[in-house]
Amino acid sequence: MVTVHDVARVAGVSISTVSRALAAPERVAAATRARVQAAADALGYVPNRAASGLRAGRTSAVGLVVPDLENPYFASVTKGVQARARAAGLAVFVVDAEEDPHLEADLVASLAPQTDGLLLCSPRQDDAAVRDAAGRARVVLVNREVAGVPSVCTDHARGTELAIEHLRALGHARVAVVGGPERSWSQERRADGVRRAVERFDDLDVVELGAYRPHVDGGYSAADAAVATGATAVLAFNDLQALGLVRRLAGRGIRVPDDVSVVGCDDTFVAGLAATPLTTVRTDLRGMGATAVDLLADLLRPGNEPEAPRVVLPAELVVRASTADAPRVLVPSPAVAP
Amino acid sequence: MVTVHDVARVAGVSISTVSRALAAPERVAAATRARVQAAADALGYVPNRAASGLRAGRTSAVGLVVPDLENPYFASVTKGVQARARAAGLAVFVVDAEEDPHLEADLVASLAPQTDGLLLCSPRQDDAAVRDAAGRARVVLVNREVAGVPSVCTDHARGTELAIEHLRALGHARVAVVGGPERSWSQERRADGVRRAVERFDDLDVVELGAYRPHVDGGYSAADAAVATGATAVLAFNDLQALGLVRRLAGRGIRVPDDVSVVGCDDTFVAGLAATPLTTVRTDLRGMGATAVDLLADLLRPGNEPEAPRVVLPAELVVRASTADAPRVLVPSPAVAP
DNA sequence: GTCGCGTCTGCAAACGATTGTAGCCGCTGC
DNA sequence: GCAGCGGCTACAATCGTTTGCAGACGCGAC
Repeated sequence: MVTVHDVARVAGVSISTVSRALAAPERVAAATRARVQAAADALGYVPNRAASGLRAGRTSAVGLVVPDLENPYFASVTKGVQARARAAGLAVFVVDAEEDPHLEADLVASLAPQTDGLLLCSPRQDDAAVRDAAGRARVVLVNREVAGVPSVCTDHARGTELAIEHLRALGHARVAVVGGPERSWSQERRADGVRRAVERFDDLDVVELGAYRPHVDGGYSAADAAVATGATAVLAFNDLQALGLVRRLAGRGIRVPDDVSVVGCDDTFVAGLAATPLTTVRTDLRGMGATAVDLLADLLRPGNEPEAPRVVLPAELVVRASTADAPRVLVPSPAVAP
Repeated sequence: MVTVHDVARVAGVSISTVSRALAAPERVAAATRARVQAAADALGYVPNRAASGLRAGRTSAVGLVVPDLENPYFASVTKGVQARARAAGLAVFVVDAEEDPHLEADLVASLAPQTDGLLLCSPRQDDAAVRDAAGRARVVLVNREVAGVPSVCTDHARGTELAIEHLRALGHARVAVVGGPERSWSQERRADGVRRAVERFDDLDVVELGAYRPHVDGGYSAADAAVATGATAVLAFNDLQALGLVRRLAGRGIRVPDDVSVVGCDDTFVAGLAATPLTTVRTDLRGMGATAVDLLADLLRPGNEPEAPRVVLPAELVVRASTADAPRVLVPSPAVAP
C-alpha cells in the first residue's frame, strides 16, 4: 500500500505538504503541487479512507435506506443517488430494509455512526421514527416530508389530479382510485389530489378503494372491487399495482383500454414493459435521487446547519396505451346482492 | 461520540480489555466480559469503523459492482448480497457501472483500496480486465467464470437445454433463439446449451439470431426477425427481451402463446408482471448474491488464500402462460424477396 | 515455602491521514 | 539596514482502535 509518506519521499516534501497539495491545492505553491501530483500519479497513490476519516471526523460515505431494491421505483432512485454521489466523491452504502420499519430503525442506528449522512426512503415509518433518525445523523428524506427535516419529493396531489383530469377528458364518468398502504405518506398526498379533482369536476364520480399492497398482487386483488364499482377507469397507486390490475382484468376477459382504462403511477421502467404500455404519472426518479444527494452534500459543507429545504418535484402525465375513450356502452353494472 | 475509553471508564477496565471483550470474548474472563458488555450497551457504544479499519487493516466493507441497478436481474442479486452481508457484519458499497466497461474498471480501481473485497457482475468485461481486477483486490465473480478467480454462476447451458426441450415437447419444430451481447459470458454458455439440444434432437430446427440488447428494446427489435424464420417458438436472452418480443408480436397481431410461444430467462420479478406471465428459466438470484458473499467471506478469513472455488447454481424451468402447444396450422412463411 | 505455569489484564506503539502551530525565507518599506 | 509581513512548508499531535509484550495474580506441585 502506498501512503503519503511514499509520495512525500518521492516528491521531496513532507507528508503535510502532500496532504495539503491534494486536499487544498490553493494552499501550496504551484510548483510544489505539481511535483506532489506527479509523484502521487506515478505511485498510484489513493488516500486511505479509514485514516482520513478517522482524523478528519468524516467518512465521505453516505447511507441509502430503501424499503425494497427489487421495487423499480427504488431501483431508479438508487441509481440516481449512486451516480450523483460518485460525482460528489461520496461512497454509498445501500441497505434494503425489506419493508420492515423495525429493521429500518436498526439499520439507521448502525449506519448513522459510520456515515456522514443518510438518505431515507421511509414511506411507512411514522414521523417520530423519522425524527429520531434525523437526530442520530444528518438525514435527507426521499419522497416523504416531515417538518424540520430536509426532503425531496413529488407533487403527488398534482399528479393525481392530472390523471383524473385525463380520464375525465376521455369521457369517463366514474373513476376508481386504488389506495396504497394506509400509513403511507404519498397515499395521503394522493388523497388530497383526489379531493381537489372531485371539487373541480362535479360531473365526475370518484370511488376510493381501501388499502392494497403497492405490488402486483395488490393490483390483482383490487381489480374485482374496482370493476364492481362500475367505474370505466382505474387509477392505481403505482405501476406495479396497475400491471396487476391489467392482468386480473385480462383474466376476466375485460380488455384494457377498450373496456376499462388503467393509469399507473411513477413511470417506473416497468410501465413500458407490458404488451399495452401504461399511461402513468411521471416523476424523474433518478433526478430525485440526485437531488437528495445534492441536499445532503449541502448539509455536509462545513457551517451549514439550520436549513431544512424541501424540494418538490413536478409530476406530469405520460399517456401511453392503457387509457382510451370511455366505452359507449357501459360495462353492465354488477348485480347487487339483495 | 462514545469511544472505548468511555466504556473502559464505566466498566473499570482498560481500553484493551474493552476491545478484547468485544472482539475476542474467549480471551477475557467471563465476569469482566459481562461488565464490559453491560457498559457498552448502557452507553450505546458502536465501534468506529474507520479507526478499527485503520489499525486492523480491514474495512469490513465490500464493494458490489453491477452493470445496471434498474435491471431486475441485478436488483435481485443486489438484494441477496445485501441481506447476507448484513448478517455477516459487512457493509456493502453498491455501484452502478452503467454498462460501461471503462467506467467499471475505474470503479474497481477506486473501490479496491477501500474495501476488503469486491463482488463483480461483469458480463461484458474481458478476461484480462477481470484478472486485473482480481489482482487489485479479493474478487468474487457473479454469473461469470474466469480461470483462477472464485465465482458463482448459473448453469446456463442446462437452462437453455431445458427450455428447448420444453418447446419441443409442445410440438414446436422450429425454435428461434435470440442472442444477447456477443461478448457476454452467459451468451456463450447458452450457445453451448443450444448446441447440446441440437445434437440431442434431430427433429428440431434451431435458428440462432444475432446479437440483440438484453433489454426490452432488444426483444422488440428481434421479434420480426424471429417471426421471419418461420419459428413457432422463441427463446429470449432474458425476461426483458422476452417482454419486448411479446409486445412487438402483439403489435403485429400475433398472439402469445396461441400463435407463437415465448420463453424468457432468469425468472426476474418482471416475468410475472405482464398480462401473460412468462415461461422462463429460473435461477435463485438472491441466493446467487448470498453465495457470492459467503465465498468472499471465506476468502477474507485470515489464512485462506489459494482457493478459487466455482459454484454453479442449477437452472430450472418455470412454465407459465407464454408457452403452449405449437399451432396446428403453421404461421405462413414470409414472402422472400426475389 | 517457593517455583513455575497459565490466565487475564494493562501499557504503549502502531495504523495513515489531517491540521494547528511555528519556523523559514524573501521581500517591501521606512 | 532592519523590522515586519506574507507565503510556504515542516513538525508533531491527534483521531479510535487493535495488538504484541510484559506484568500481575492465583494455584498446584514439589
